[in-house]
Amino acid sequence: MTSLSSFDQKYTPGNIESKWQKKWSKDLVYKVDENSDRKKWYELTMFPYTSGDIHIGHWYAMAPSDAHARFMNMIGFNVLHPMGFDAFGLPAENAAIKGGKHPKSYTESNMHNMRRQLKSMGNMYDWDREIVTCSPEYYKWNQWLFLQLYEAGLAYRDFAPVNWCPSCNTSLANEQVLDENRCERCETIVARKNVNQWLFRITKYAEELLDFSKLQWPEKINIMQSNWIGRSTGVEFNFDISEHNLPQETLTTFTTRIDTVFGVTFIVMAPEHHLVKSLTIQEKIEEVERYIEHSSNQSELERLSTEKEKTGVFTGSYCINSLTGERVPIFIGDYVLASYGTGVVMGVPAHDQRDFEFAKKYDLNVRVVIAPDDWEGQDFTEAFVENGKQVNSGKFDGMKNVDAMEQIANFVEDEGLGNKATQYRIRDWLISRQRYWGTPIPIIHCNICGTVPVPEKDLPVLLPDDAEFRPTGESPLKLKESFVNVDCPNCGKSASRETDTMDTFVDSSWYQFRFISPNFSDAPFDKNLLDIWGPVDQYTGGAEHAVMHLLYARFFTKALRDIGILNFDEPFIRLFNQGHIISGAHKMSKSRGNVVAPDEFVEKYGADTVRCYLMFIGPWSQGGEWSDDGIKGMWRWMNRVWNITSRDFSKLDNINLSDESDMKLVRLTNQTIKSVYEDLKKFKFNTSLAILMQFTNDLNAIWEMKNIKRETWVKAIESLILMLSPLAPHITEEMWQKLGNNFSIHGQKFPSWDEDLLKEDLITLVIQVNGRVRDTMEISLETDESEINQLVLNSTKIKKHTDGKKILKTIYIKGKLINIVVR
RNA sequence: GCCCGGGUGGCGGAACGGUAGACGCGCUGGACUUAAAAUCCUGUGCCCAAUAGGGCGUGUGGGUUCGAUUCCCACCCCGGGCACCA
Repeated sequence: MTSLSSFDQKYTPGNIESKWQKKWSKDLVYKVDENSDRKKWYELTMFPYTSGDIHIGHWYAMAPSDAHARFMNMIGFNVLHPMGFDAFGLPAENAAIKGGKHPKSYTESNMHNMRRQLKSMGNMYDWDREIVTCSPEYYKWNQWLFLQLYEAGLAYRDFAPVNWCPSCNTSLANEQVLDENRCERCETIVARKNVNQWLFRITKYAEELLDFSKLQWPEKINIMQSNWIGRSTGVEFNFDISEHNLPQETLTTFTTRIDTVFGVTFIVMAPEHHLVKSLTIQEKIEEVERYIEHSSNQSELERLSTEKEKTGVFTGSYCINSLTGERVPIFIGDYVLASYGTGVVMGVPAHDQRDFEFAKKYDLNVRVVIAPDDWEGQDFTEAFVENGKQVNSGKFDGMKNVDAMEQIANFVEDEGLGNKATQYRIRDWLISRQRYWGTPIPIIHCNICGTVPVPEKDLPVLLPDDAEFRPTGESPLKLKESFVNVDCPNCGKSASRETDTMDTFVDSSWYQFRFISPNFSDAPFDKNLLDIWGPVDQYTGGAEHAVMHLLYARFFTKALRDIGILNFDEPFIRLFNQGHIISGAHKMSKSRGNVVAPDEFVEKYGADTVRCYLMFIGPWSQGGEWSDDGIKGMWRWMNRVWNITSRDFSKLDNINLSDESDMKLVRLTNQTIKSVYEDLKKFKFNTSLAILMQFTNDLNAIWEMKNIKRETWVKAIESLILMLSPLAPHITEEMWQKLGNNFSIHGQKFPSWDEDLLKEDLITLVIQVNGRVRDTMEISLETDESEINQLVLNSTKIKKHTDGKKILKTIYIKGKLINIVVR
């Protein structure tokens, strides 16, 4: 314990922070030890897109997760907490088209700046592990993994109508189309377009993706994913169309309400259904074709109008409901989607609101088959969709519809009229992008051999550097003959290369595994190391990725497991979603002019203050509002911590020692350590900091008394610094050294506490009369209840409220409170 | 419309069913200073009161309980997600 008068100087974060950052880097303080015998902890933050700037939102995502990772390290885990860049994607290419800057150099200079900014945060990243998704070393494995999926039948090509963003000039996956059919990137309204597309068969995993039992994720995300996958169980029921002499004798519908099958009065097919033409009678052809034309030409805006009328056209044909023997008219209508279920629905107007509206418009029969409790045979004014009793349903009459549901389904199966079935809303993941700045899909199209995978030895298929970027939005790869023209690896004849590139979400579906062996050149990851580190123990990031990145990464993990290249089921065991940082009650945006630039504040107050302020604003999960005034409070506290640590501790020697005060400080230190430990573990940074602030306030008061042992004081101060070190790594490193300890504080253990030293010998007993606080009293925990009763009833403050009243009962909660009920 | 969150001082926010408002911002007053800034000390939910004290208070209305910000029911408002999915 050295004398500290020598560092009684001002806190200058600028010097301190750059000094320690250099030292940490030089001494490899954050180098991950792969041979440690400590338990592993892989904590990952969603890596940033190379937009060019680390803004306050990035800080808000990364500073707290770094603090948590550091904390896990301090409590004994061997921590992997890497960082890299999501470096492919459209903005770089758009910059190329606009400004003539190549996407590669654009991205590289952005990364250069972002790396500098990230380093200024002082995070525990091991930069030797950095991964950059646009580097050939990375995307080679994207291509390799694509080929594995292709071989396993999980990647396929299809010609189908897809979401097309006219502004981005590319197709999009369903997940990437937002509310009101807007593009996830640019919010332009997407169109439908028929294109040849590559897809990943995520639907094969629909059922398994609904199983969240191995995950500790926020319920909200699980619900969002469940909704997106959209499982519904029901029956595929066949209507007889044998009278039309077509190759198939039945028309299959999907319904979740087989209990209403006796109420079918019409059938509606999607306009795109392949049987529409053959089922349309001569006289109706013109009208039907006009309708098909109309619905395909409808603008997206029209289709979106909320109260859109249900429309359709009669095909002139009928089918037979084999359960009733009835002939039922077949319509086409655009409220039926070709892509869901069988593309055909049975119309039950009495029990489905859409069918009801359709029936009213086209004057179709409404037959009640589920009766409401008080129903007396009157007509419905809207569909009745609740539960009731079966009527007009043959031998099922009188049953509760929920019971009849199962029985009719069984009956249908027994009679060979259909089968129970499960449908999912989720579609296969469309990964083709008609753009340059992404991973080339490693496929060659040969006129003779067809679709030929690029042989593994030829990977990576490199993006040509000298592509031409035209403002027309055409893919530069299409125009690049030296890229397109290639010999077929199979027959050697001239063939053409696939020019689509992959969705950048492919890159981020497995990057978490690449971090485990970022420079491994034999495979996407070193399996031995993956066995040690995988999967990610704690993932943190925004909830906006619920049905995109997070779902894709789960799919990838399961697919790679089945292919046999990894052996667990989920990529991210625990997930924490941080909230958003806002400014002036609004989301930050350049157009609003309310963007907070972290660099500015780092320069003014230092990274430690910015980190801690962000963590102090409120619960991390809820986000919070940035305040230029608020951060001043954190700056003041940081200085108070500096000052209290910088004092000359020898002033505590040879003075009037009070054992009681000393014991109080011991207790306070122990209590503080326990509380901070528990809060940090749970990401409750705001309350951790509040407790530490309270601790420094108390320490300041204690210092004034100077009646404690020097060693007790030093223990308290060192505990303070250690507890603060994951949150504010620089100032605490400086303090640690100034206190005479060895480099580095970031190799130290989190201070421990002794349960026996937590207990207060006196507690404040709250005294209530009729549930209202009237007095308090310092008592020993050992005082027995009858004695307390005496004390309480003798209190003058209490007497005021009990005199002349009858005491009905007293409730005593040990060590806390006593409540006297009077009347 | 359906499914999640969330409504607490002037503000950000704390509170295992047990003293509501910890901690911080802002503001009062004071110290230091020629002065300002910075820093330190003091007070700070609202109303009445000089103080003591009393009353009222966690979106609204009910309920359970000795006791409710916390649990239950109904409703209102805000944020997010989904929305012709048969």
